[in-house]
Order: sequence, then C-alpha cells, then structure tokens
Amino acid sequence: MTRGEDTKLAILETGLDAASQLGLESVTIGSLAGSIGMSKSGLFAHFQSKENLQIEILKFAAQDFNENVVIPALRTRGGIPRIQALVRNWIDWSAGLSGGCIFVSASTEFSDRPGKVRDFLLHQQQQWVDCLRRIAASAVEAGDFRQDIDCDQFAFDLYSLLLGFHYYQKLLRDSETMLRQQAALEKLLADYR
Amino acid sequence: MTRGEDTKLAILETGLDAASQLGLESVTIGSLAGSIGMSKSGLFAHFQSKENLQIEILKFAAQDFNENVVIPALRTRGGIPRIQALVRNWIDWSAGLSGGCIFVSASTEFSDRPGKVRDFLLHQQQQWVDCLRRIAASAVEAGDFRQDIDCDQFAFDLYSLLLGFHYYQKLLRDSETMLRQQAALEKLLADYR
DNA sequence: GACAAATACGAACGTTCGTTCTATTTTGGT
DNA sequence: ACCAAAATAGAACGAACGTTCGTATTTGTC
Repeated sequence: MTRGEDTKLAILETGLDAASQLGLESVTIGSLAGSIGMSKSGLFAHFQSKENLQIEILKFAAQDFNENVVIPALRTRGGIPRIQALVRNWIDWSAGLSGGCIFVSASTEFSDRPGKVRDFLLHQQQQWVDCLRRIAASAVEAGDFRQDIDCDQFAFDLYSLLLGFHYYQKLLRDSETMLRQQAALEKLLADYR
Repeated sequence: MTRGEDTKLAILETGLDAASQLGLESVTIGSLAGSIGMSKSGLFAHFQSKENLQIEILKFAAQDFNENVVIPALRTRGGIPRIQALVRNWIDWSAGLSGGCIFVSASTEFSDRPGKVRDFLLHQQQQWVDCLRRIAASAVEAGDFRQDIDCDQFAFDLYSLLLGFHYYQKLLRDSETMLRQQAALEKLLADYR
C-alpha cells in the first residue's frame, strides 16, 4: 500500500467515526485534517470535493459493514442462528462507532437532501432491507419459520427493533437497552416460528 | 395577540417544518427569514441566538405534540383503545411535518452535541418514553394487558415500531409502510394481551 | 394626532466554510 | 544518486454563517 492510500485510509477511518457522532455534514475538512494531523489542502487533494469525501466515507463504511456484519452471518447456518448472528454482528459493528450505525444517522440527515449522497444511502439501505428479507426466507427454507410468513414484514419488524436499539443507546443511553433488545428479538422470533 | 407574537408564531411554524426536513442546524437564520419574507436581523431580534431559536422551535413542537398526540389519547378510555389512539395521533402528527417527527430527527442530530438543545431533547424524550410506559400500565389496570408484563419493555417495543415507521417513511418511502406498522402493532398488542 | 414602545430593516463585522493555486517535500523506480 | 511523480503544505479566495448596531417604520395609547 502506497503512502497515499495509507493516509486516505486513516482519513476515512477517523472521518467515519466522527460522522457517526456529529453527522456527515458537520465533519469539516479543516477539523478532520486537524485531528489527522495534516493540512486542509493536503486532505482535500485526496478527494476533489466534500461530497466525494462524504460518499467515500459511506462506501468505506458499507464495505466494512458487509465484511463484518453481513458476510459472517451468511456463513452461519440458515435460519434462526443466522438471524441471531446478523443481529449480534450489527450491534457489535454499531458499538465500534462512537455515534452508532452511520447509516441510520446519515439516512436521517440526508433523506431530504437530493444528491449523490442520498442516492448511495438509499441504495445501501434498500440492499440491507433486502438482506433482512432474504434472511427471513432462508429461515423458512430451514424450517425455523412458518411457511406463510411475510418476509417483508419480518424485515420491517427486525429493522424497527434495531432502530429502537440505536435510538435508546444513542440518546437515552439506557443501561438496560441490550436486555430490551434481546427480549424483543426472542418475542419476534417466537412470532414467526 | 400582538403583531410580534404573530410573526414569531409564523417563524416557529415554518422553522419547525424546515427543521424536520433538513435538521435544526441546517435551518439558517437567513434562509428562514427569506421564506418568511423578512430580514435576517428582523427575525434574529425575536430570539437572541440561534440556539434560542432551536430551543423555541422544539418547545413549540413539544407543546403541539402534547396537545395533539398525548392529551387526546389520554381522553380515550385506558387500555388498548388508548394505545391505538396514541399511535394514530403520533402518525398523523408526524405526517403533518414534511420531514416526519422532529424529535426523532433532532435527537439523532444532537445526541452527541452537549448543550441546551440536547438537554431539552433528552428531557422531552424521557417524558415520551414515560408516557408510553404509563399507557401500558393503564392497559394492565383496564384488564387489556396481562398483569405480569414489563411496561418498560412495552415502551421499547412500541417506540421501536414508531421509529421503524418513521425511517421507512422518510428514507425508503415504502408505500406499504402503513400496513407494515399496523400489522406489527396488532402483533405487539396480541403479545401483551 | 402626538409620542413612546415595539418591531423590522440594511449594512457591516468577524469567523468559518469549501475550494483553488502555487510551492515544497517526499516517494519509488532506474 | 537522480528524477519524474505523488503527496503535502501554506496562503488566499469568495461565499455564507451568526451576530451587532444604528436607523427607520409600525403599533397601540393618551
């Protein structure tokens, strides 16, 4: 890896964490350069606009998300164990960012701002919901879920639960959030069994 | 009502709707003044800082929320009908804002920014979760829910559902979101019955 | 209708933002 | 060791931000 790629990676890592806390728009090129220890123009040269920086942060996050959340879950046997693995991975991955899952924060921030950032977020989140849908279908195939369930409804139910977890964790900082989520997940799985 | 109070109300109404879409920080004093049809300094004089403007927008929203969501629900008989009224009111109220429920958007934006805005949001959201908890307790009293339920867990479950609705509506703009929410609510109520 | 108070305006301030430009340093291949 | 290329720095820009200030306009009261 060249030196340029090395610094770029450091920028994306630091930028991702900052964006999860304060939002993509609040991650200033100057402040990000400062916390990396380089100049504004030096950082700027790696991207050609702030919009590009935001998109590259999200692409970096999406790749990391797929590698550490989705793919490991798909290696778990289909059915309830895979769902549990996916949820566990999602929570662990979110805990790795100071501000929780970047896609939740960024989507809230950009859903009403037309542009390439929103386009990417929309596409990534549609993929994620589709992932939840397919994971429900695989649970039907595995015999863990009933045959007559609505997989889209399951995706909604499960993502709602994760959003609740994200919200409780981020704003309310409720210490019992993890238990709440576990209890809700077990009820959810029981409903579809 | 004096003329000053009249313009202030118009500012808060317009500002609230804009903030629900773009976030509280992105509602610029200049842009807000422009869409009201007055000068920057004229608008600024009503508040003494941007932080005050943000807080007053949230207080205005909180009052409107209580009047149109919470209080009407409390006038419905305790139990499942009250819960259904609360959910219906919440959705209707959110639909009245271009960007959906301001408290969800603003909380995501400010949960990691210490200051009076976050303090107010935290307090308002704790009250809201408490409202959900008490509404579950009243359902127990009314005999609609089992005696051994965990009211805090119900608050988490129900708010998660609303957050899922908010998210699906805002980013994914899924046309079937309403049906998903209704199905999830019915399952939730059945679980606690 | 006069007059004090409330309300709004316009211009300007200092700061910060993203971005551009030129110069300098550092890197890796020969 | 040399040299083109890659990477970084520093200074500066125009625009937009929140905020201040002095002035003009509008309001309600006597």
